[in-house]
Amino acid sequence: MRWSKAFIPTLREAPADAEAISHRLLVRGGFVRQLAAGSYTMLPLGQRVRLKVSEIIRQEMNAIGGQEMMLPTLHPAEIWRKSDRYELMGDNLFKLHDRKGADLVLGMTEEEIFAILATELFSYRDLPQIWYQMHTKFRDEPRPKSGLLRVREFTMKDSYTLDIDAPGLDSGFDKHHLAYKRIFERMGLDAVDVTASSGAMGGTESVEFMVRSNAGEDWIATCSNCDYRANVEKATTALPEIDDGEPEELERFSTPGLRTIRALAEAHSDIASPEKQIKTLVFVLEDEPVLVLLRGDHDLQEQKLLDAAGVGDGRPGRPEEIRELLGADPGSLGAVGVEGVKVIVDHSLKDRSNMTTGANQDDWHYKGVSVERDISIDMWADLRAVRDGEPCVNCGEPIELWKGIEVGHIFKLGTSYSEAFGAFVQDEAGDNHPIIMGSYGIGVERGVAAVVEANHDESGIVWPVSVAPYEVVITVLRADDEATMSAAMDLYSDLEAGGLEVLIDDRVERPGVKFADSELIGIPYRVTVGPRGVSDGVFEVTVRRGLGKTEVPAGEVSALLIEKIESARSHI
RNA sequence: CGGGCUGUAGCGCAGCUUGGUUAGCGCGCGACGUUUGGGACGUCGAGGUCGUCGGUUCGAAUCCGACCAGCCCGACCA
Repeated sequence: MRWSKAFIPTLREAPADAEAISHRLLVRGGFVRQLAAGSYTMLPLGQRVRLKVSEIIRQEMNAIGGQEMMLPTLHPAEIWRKSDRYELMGDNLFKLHDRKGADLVLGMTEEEIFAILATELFSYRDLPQIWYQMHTKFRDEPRPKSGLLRVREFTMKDSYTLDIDAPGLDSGFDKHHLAYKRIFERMGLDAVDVTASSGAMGGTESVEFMVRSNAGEDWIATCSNCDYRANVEKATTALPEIDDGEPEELERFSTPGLRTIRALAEAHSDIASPEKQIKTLVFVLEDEPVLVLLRGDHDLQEQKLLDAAGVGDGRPGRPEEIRELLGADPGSLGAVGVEGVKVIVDHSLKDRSNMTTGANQDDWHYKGVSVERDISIDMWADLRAVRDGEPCVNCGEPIELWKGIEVGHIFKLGTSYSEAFGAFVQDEAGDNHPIIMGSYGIGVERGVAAVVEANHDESGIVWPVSVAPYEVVITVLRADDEATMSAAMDLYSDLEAGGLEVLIDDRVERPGVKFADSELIGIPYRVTVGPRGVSDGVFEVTVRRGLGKTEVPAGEVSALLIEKIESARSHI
């Protein structure tokens, strides 16, 4: 491709509202343009990268036996009501009406439609199946942000495994796990697989693939020593045991004006240090108020609460709700003697005694609380948010918390969708079983952005060869000089004949502009062809990663680059 | 949805407090000339419903109101 004919609108300055590095570089490099919040055009360079990422995904999905399809994105709302996700997905689901007034939705993932297709499977002999598509998904994000990282319209590769039994599901899941590792590795991403919450997708088990980045929105806990790693929505740590001494009598005591853990701890340091207190939170889980109990010095991890309670939606109770429920204001709450309200308690309170907690009367607390003796507990659960540096549950070494971008997520779904849509198959004995599904997603454009987050320097993007929009750029320093241009075109022909993807910068521009642009758009290899080099018979080859330069005899350049790029391709 | 901020040329910004006639600057863009191994220089030029609607006023980019859009921080996801 001749740069002079290409649409590569590079910008010297990034738009003021672009913050994430990938956002700034993709806009400046002329890869994408924003149309509206969370809605992006892929310009020619961006589209080339996107297609390369898609192709890597496609190859790896096909390699595990995936069959590609394409499903509609416009769905009758009925289908989503049938799976109960019409309500569950809430405002994230784009909802619209057709001219007849019928309710429609734009798909945000497609478990429902694949389950409907699966009703055409009748026998265990038809299983397993791996089905996938790469298609546009719509999510009415409350807050699109960070360029391509969080948008309202994007391409997702979504695949689904269909099996007769749990071992089959495990096998399909494991295949995807490995395929995903290969996909991200080929894209040049160091993606860490972590155990995660399944959230609104439902199901039993899920693994996320996280790329370390400050632009990420998830916190991941990894052990500094062993291979323990988990999303903070799932992560646990080992806590030292606390010796509470002999259990004493439950006793109310006056605590005028003390409304916070800290204030109580300071006023009664002998009995109420934070780890000796019970923190009582009121949460409303799908309209049902519950009490959530944690150690005073611990914080709630909300997703853990939702998962433990098996609900999709929850919020902190409002002050008036809390007063009505318990008769006191936040700061004086407790679960001692509370009946008729579900009480969910964090594991860290197990076997604890001589604790302090609110008495459900303003300005009064209890001391001498033995958790199991004095509180009517409905459920024990892991509810607390882990903190950086706490001991790993496996080996005791400190864990590290870091931010990551979720580039892929795989779920063991189970049978809820097949049951909802009647996808049953018969086993050998002739008995009917709901098909067991797994669901597996990769956000294509987010993957592109993640590659940039992980591969850039001060000058711009540093694409891995596998996803680079072009593999080589020929920078012609004097495109208006006939001899120089002619030598450059000869090289261009040789490289193209060698099967490389080449961009030739034939613009009549100053050298500095061309160097800067080629670095900004991140082409892995650059050959500089100028009058000096042409007369000396030597071209300069620059490797984008590190910007190391070598002088290469003109006649050897094409062979050298073909060898380097073919080798890079075969390594992935 | 709660909190904060911003809308003036393709990009980055000034002008608004204290209303006044042709709305400015840098980059970018077009023409010509000189230049050409790291974002050149000169001359000339094109490009703006000042987010939208309404109000106040003799007069609004500027004051007031509503709305819209975008960004950032929090609760959600590939």
